[in-house]
Amino acid sequence: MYRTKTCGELRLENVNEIVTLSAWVQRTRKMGGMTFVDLRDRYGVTQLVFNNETDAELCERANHLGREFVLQVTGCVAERSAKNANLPTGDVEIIVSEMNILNEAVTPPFTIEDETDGGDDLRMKYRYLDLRRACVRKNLELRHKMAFEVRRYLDEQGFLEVETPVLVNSTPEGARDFVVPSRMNPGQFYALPQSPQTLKQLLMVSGFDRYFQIVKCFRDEDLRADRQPEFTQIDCEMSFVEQDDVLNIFEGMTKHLFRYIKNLELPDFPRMTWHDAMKYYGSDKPDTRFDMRFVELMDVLKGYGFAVFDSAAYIGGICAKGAASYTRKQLDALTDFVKRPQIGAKGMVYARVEADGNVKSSVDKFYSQEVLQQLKLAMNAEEGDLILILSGDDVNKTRKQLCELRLEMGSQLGLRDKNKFSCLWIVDFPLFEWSEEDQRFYAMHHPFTSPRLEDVPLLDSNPGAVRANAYDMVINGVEVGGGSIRIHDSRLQQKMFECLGFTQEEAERRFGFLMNAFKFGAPPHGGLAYGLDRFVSLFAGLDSIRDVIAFPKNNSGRDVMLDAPGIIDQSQLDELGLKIEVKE
RNA sequence: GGUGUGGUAGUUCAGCUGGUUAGAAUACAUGCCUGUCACGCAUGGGGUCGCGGGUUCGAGUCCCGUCCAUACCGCCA
Repeated sequence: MYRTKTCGELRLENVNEIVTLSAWVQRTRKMGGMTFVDLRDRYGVTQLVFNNETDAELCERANHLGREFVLQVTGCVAERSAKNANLPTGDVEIIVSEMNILNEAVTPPFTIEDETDGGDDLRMKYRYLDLRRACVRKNLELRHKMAFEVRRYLDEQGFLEVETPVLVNSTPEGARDFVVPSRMNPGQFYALPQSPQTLKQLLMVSGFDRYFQIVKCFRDEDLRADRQPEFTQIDCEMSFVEQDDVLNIFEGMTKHLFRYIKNLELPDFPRMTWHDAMKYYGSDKPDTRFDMRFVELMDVLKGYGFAVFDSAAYIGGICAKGAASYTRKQLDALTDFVKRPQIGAKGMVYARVEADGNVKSSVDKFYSQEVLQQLKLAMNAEEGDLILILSGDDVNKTRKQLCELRLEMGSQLGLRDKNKFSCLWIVDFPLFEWSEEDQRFYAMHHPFTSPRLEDVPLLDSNPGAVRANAYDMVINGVEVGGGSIRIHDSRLQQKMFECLGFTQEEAERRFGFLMNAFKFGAPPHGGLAYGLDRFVSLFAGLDSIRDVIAFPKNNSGRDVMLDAPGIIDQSQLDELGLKIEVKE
């Protein structure tokens, strides 16, 4: 038997037991006649002791153990004379009587410690070593627990987990597909699913009623810290439901996770319309851990001769509580922040509310104290507050810039505590989004999203104003999930495709299978999908989803450990009937 | 596709306005040390300064190109 105990479980009550452990050498400490070895597995660390006086030969062997050697040791559990309160097993140690080196190890390229000396690149190349570190392992343990609780909750609610295929068809619109050539059908390609969207809708037609799946999805787009080419969704669909039914079930699931994983009882989630989210936060995923809502200032500040504001299509401000003490240097830095090309504001106007109630602004020469007092009133600002104002000729753009500024101020003022959670639903998304580039409408969510019934007449007259039965769950400014009530009527679906500029033939070719299925008695249905990776990283308090994925890809979509993607043999290409032509 | 930041010892980094033999910490090896747990002390090995070109008497340092990494913008229904 390789082991009778793990490295995390021995305590004072085990003293005098003879145990066998098998695990890795974390570190050795030679004290001359005595040697200590920290033995590590995924359960913890246990100290081994070797004494030169008791067994000189064994102690000598222990002196030559390297980091990450795999050992099997047998010995007696003893109470330590010098205990270590930082370790759960710190009261005991093992006086080793037998040691078997199961495997030697070369020195790892970085130290296997929570505070490792390795950079990200190196850690990813040797991810299997990185995963030995407790702080990384913890993230995967959390992920397991969350996925487990999701399954438990959904099972309790009568959901059935059904697997859908990974080799499917390419879909127009949406993200780029990853494609897979078919050997048996030369010249043809499968695509990996961006989501099992249409398949889960077909399961509703089949009468499965409540479906879920924890499933890999694939999108061939450029990556970010919170975006991987393959990622995991908690994908759900329900029949005979209205929007409120879906929101209630999944608000319940989120509360369940917070209750059983974080031991937190959450209040009911507020619901905010997309329109309000854009108006007050400049984002469809507002971070509501702090307020600092936008206040529109067109009426207050326009028409006093300050050309920038007088010509603006939008003037908006935020009020940073207690930040009037910001120095000129800090304000200049903020101005530089919003002027960075990624944000692209032309400048920033600020106003401090001083201790005597007077307002001192960077544009005092244009505005009387009387007007500035109106500004203070409009912003609901008090003594000691700082008002920051942006303007521009494009309402949406300026709001987006103000959103970045708001988040930055939230961070600077310590209002974005990772241990605090603020959840809400964003509802009433627009059905369509206009693309200037292509001069056409695109589905904001996806083409199967149902318009709100009262807005259906607008489909012809004013598509941009049609609201969708679509919703997102947002936590701390992260979109963790989203979904919609779907169209279940093949004629309405046909209409939708028309609005999106599909010809009848195109719609038939791409989605004929779905519209055909709808003719056979499709139930009203809807659902949503969560991004599991984002959800876990949110719970772990991490900004990057890479840390909660066992083997993630890097910024350019490479797996640096496997060195994938790679080239394939000519024989494989021949079999597939493919010829590679490298573009200049 | 674009912008910013970075690339120097196994690793993390310092290296100023260009100037002798490129440093520190850590890791590694050896020795000393009987209660350490980030042990301590001593000694030692370890470098094509990402790559290519240019400026210069002289380049880790300046310029151009390129590759890689990373954050963001575009993109991601």
